[in-house]
Amino acid sequence: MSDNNMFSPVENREPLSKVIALQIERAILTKQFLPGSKIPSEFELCEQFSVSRTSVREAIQTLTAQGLLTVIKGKGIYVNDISIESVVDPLHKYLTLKLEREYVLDIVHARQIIEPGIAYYAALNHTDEDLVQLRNDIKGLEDCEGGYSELAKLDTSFHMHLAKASRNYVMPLLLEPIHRLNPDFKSFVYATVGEAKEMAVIWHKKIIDAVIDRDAEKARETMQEHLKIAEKHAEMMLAAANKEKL
Amino acid sequence: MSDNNMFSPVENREPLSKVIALQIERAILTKQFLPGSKIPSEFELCEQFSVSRTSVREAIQTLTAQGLLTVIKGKGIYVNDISIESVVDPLHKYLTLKLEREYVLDIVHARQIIEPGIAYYAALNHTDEDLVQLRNDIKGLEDCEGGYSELAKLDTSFHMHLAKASRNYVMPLLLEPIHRLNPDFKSFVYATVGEAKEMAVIWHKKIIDAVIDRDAEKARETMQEHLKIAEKHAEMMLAAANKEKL
DNA sequence: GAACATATTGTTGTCTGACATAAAATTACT
DNA sequence: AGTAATTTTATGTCAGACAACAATATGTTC
Repeated sequence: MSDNNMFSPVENREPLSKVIALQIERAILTKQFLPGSKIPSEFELCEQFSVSRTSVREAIQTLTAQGLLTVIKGKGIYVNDISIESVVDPLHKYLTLKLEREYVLDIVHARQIIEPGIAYYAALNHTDEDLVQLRNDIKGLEDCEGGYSELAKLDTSFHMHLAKASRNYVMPLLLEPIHRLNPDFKSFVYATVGEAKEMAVIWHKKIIDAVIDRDAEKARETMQEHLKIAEKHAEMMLAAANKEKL
Repeated sequence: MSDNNMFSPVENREPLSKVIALQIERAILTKQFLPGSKIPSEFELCEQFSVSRTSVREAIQTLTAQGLLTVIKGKGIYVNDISIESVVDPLHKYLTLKLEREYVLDIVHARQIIEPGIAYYAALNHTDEDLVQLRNDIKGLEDCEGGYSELAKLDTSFHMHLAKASRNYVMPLLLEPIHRLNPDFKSFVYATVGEAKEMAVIWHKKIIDAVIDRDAEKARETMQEHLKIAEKHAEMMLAAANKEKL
């Protein structure tokens, strides 16, 4: 590849829009543009970068897709306070695209691997505020008069709050896509398994008791048993669904 | 909201580019467009959607930013085989922006939550083939003459294979972003902590022994201890890195 | 002077047409 | 047949225009 030319070939220039997107991203990541604030309008950016509006707009489009910006028609372009959506969404997309066959049981099994550990550390690291939220979730589940999807949502909420209580900043990001992978699946469980709600309340209470006692081992074991039952419920649901098909 | 108008007001229309992007995304997620394949050119998409090239291009831009498409000038638009990068990138961005401090320790803590569970189920569900791979990884680490990054890679390989051995199809997908998040971090550990390699070999062996015995509890506990040490090493590495800065 | 309706301005969304540039396909020439 | 030149196809960028929305300024009425 080495040659004796005096001049090296002009580097394969990146598209302008990419270059611009990168510069704006830098400005955001280095906090020259603060979350919530408005950044210069498209026209001003055109002038600053000396490019056409097309290129600026495509750059903005890119950053919007990455969750860094929000564009409001007629108002302007604003820097987002980066949300967990920007992480959860890609992971969710990744999982749906990567998982081929029926994955209902895989999800339960994944939870069996992850969530006992979460319960363990939630018992050790939780705050009073966490307890308030967890108690709220249980009470909501207990009092819930709504439909099955409502029940499913409250159930999920408990597990997500527990992940938050573990005081690990990465776990909620991993757990949410997993719970989000089945918007309907849990509802079906509640619909087909009569005892599901009562069991959920009972076990969630057992878990929170262990957490309150800061008994990490017990919290883990309880969660493990809880998810063993969840697995059984999932199997019952699948069996019922199959029977219905025939 | 009910009114007696004959016509309901035109719904607050989403930007065309968003609508188009969503439709193409659907087509990809439902595998009407397969990874690696070429999708219709901008002009053809214009016709199919009956919109201008501008709108199509902005939609493409969005999907490219999300990692679903790759555009090659003069050739066309191709569907990506969605890569782990599209997950790691947002995760990395989120953590750097959200957590003020180093997130190295958060990663280790997340592993402490996840990986003991993986070891537990790997002990129960592994096959002979898994054992071959795991032994290979350990041997590779032991014999490794290469640099620190080589060591780090072999170390990671062991943990990924263990996740695979758990026979859960979701776990490797979740674990990979975490391990991928620090291509350099582990290398630094090996570089700054002298005993790191020997310790890794010793503990990996302990873990695989428990796995071979199908002693799930022991496998979990061993992994827990292993990651406690990993945490210590990470702290040492951070301390060394800070000292160097001063 | 205050309240409301109207006009103006600034901003993003979309369209059209044009040319530049890269890659692939075709044609022409040896 | 093999290679070089040309044409075609496709993306990248530009410019100008108008529509749609939001905020501001202006004017009118009481």
